Amino acid sequence: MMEYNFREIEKKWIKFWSENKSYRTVEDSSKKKYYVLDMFPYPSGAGLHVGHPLGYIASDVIARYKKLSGFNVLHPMGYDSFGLPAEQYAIQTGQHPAITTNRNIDRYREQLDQMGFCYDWEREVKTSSPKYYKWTQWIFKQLFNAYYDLDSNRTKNIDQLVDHFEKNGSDGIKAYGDEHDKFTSYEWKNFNIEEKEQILQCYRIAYLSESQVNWCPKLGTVLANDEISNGLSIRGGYPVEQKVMRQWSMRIKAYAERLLNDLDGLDWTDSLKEQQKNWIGKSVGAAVSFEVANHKGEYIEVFTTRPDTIFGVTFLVLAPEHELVMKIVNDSQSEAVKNYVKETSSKSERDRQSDVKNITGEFTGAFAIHPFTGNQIPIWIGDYVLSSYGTGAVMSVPCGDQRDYLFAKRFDIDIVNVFKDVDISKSAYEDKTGTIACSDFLNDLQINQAIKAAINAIEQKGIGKGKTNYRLRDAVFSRQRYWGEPFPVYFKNETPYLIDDQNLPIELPEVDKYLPTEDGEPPLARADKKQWKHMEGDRMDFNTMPGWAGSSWYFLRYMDPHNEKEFVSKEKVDYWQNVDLYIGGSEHATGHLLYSRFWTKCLYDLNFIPFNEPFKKLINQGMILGRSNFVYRINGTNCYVSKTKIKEHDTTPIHVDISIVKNDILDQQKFKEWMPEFKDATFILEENGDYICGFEVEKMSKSKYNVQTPDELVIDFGADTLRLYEMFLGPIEQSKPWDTKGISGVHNFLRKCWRLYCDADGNSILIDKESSKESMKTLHKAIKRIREDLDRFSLNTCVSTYMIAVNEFTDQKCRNRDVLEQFVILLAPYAPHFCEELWEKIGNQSGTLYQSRFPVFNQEYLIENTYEYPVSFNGKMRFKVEFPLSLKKDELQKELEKMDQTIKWLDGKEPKKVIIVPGKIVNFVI
RNA sequence: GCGGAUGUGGUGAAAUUGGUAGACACGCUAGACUUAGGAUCUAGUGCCGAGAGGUGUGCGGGUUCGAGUCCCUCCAUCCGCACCA
Repeated sequence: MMEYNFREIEKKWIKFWSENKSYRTVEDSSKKKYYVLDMFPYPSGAGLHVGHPLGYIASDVIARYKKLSGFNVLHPMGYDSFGLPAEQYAIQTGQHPAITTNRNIDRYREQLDQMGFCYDWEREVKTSSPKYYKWTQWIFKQLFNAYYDLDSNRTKNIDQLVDHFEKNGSDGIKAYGDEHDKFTSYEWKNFNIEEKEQILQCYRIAYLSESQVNWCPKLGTVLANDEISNGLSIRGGYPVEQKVMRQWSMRIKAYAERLLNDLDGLDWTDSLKEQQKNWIGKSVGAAVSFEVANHKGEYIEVFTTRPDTIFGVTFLVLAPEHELVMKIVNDSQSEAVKNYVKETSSKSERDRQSDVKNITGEFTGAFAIHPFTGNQIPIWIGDYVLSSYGTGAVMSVPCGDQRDYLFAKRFDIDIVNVFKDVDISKSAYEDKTGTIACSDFLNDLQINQAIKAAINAIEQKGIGKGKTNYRLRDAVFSRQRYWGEPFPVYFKNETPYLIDDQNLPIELPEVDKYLPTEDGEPPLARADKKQWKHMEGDRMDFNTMPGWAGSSWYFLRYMDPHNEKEFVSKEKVDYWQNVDLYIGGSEHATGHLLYSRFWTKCLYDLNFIPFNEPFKKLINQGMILGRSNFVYRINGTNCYVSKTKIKEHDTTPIHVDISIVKNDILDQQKFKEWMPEFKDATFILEENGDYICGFEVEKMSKSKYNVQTPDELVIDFGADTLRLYEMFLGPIEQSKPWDTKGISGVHNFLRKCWRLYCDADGNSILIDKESSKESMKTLHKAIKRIREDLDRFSLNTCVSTYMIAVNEFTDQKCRNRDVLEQFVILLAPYAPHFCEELWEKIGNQSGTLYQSRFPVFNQEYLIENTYEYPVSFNGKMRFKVEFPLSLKKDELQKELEKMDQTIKWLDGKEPKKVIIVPGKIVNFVI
């Protein structure tokens, strides 16, 4: 019997597509473009699991739908191939990370190929390839050579700033940057090159700065927050401390306002925009300086969003790292303060923010002078104040801020209430409505007026000014690692210089080990003159770029991946423009998505690209969770109890590999062979001899033996089934557990669909005869729903629609070519191999399916004359009755009131009201 | 802690603007068929109840003729938090 033979069919079409270069994309100005992009993967050693393709299938369905709708579709794929795991593996084995990376990429490619994606593989990019990172380095150079002009609010070439310095010195500078001493034009001209560079570093978009890192002396490396747990490195368990290091940074803060405002024009989910807004963290308030008593000329600057509560300030708190701490501490407190600072340095920022129950702090012994009352107020340090946010110091208003309130209570500091008729005996009053009291000139003002009045007074007194603050920090842009892009930079007298374009790319040098040097320099410091293909100055830059460097602009390279003269040609970027649909995980909400927006704005300002936002529409696909299986071992034995009987025993659940479990029933023989310790296992079984396993939904991971790879499913059911099934699981943006149980349902659907077209010998059974009304209705109902659902990316409901249509066609015994041929095109985005095969079988030329057009919906086939009204009493549906749709409201009511059913439910009462929505519902209110 | 998301049958879910809750599948129960299959077909399947009927979208309130959908309160789970990518 010739059933639906997916193995042969899929093999045949994958070969056909590859031989005919079916998915090659060329620029074609006669067609409208559509750019669908997946977030490219990091090729890990474990290969793809079933969670990865979820987004890829979704984007592939949309790409194919858009092709069939007449668009010229750009749908590329590549690899974000720099990363820590490959480096870690290299450290352990001594093998070059490029080797493992390429091996992993090959594996990914094999897995991707079997899924039937329509990627144009000629456009593949790999961030770790020198041909690619040459241009990452080139972009870095543009950012090094750029500054942010506050007059025009855009990125400009640094030469324009240099021009200004030559003409006017530092006078009248309108550029975003760090503070530096004033200088005249004459002085500028006499600065030597290093002095000039020091000034320019205050303005460059890519600049060197001192920033704090998690330093692990024992490992000799900097660690990411997630490599640390409780102040110890996860690898090895060594202590980690905070250390200041000279690092490359990106002046993303200059773009904060634009990054915030431009969110409005993007078709992203509100939650994603909300996350970015939060990350940017705009707050409006004032900067105020407090003089330190008995330390002439020392001021503590704080930022506050509530200047209206300035009379409620009863103490100041500095971050323990604040530069003034050791200057102002008095002798008797010195020891305690030093200890506290040391204690803090072992805590991560997250720990400091999370731990609100443990209020800690230390008095410095110093006092500040309140600028309005002249009172002396104590200066404390506390780890809830972070040096990286604002000025690293806060004015504490215990009556108006809960953290300050708790701090004051804990250390017995005065609390002054500045709110009229508000009780603060239990907690602070954080509302922004109310009236101010006990505050001299602010008395009786509403809070929002008081904020303005306070800022006014602060400015008049010359102790501060109104200010907008952003939580967003400049982004650290270097890593003390090996497996990343080298900087196109060399140093002379520790001053950075760019390397000429003609010498790019600066390739990663060979090193003997992928570890830091003995004196704590990054791995690249191990390379000598011979190992660097190009070397200048005293030394090359030993840092490498972070993971987000390559991923911040890769969507541009796909447009012109082989261009050796430019990162992308003007012509191509003008045609493809920005990404129309971007699909990827929500974990990138604030990292990758913010950084690419930032780089896009820079490149736009510098006239390299014609748009200032990279991704017009964005969908976050949810995570697919694993479904783990368990066996239950009776404690102290090697005997395992089936799930329904665990209550009778004292047991421990043990993860068991899901590959030896089918529908929660354990393969007992395979279990015994699985690991030596189970060789002599005994079982307590169900009456029918089955061993039933327990299950739990968890993240997919090797250690839980719950990883499901697409490979085995493709072998068992085929790629088309897997594609349909992953979409069928639920809404794309929701996370959901993986469960193979349901897969036979969609597989059966394809088989059932196949039987509509072919007889047992695999020959077409379609006939050219006018279709029945019912079949046309089924088809057009499906066209309407599929189009609507695809347009709103409701990809799961499409699958149900296909199933309903096939069920109805089967019931109708439909054999008509005109209906079923349309249906093949309708299904093609989801099941490409299957549909190409049927397309050919029913008499079309091989591989021409994608030259046809997506079916068009015709309302005529769906017109109905009658409607089955649900009739409700007090909102509860009681019965249904069919009426012509032409029936007017009052006629309908009259007809209904005559009916026995109505009389029964009215129960002799007169309805108070009858609601009739024609074509929808009837409701009697009794 | 801050921020975001999600809670509907035994399971995955559907219900696009407030209008028949549970479409479509999985699983399960019973039956038919027989080249004994991961096949196909038929009927049933939210819960309680023999039935009439009652009840039901995480909990508790509210708005409405009518709430899974809107508003308020609470609870639970998951994700992110700046060197994982």
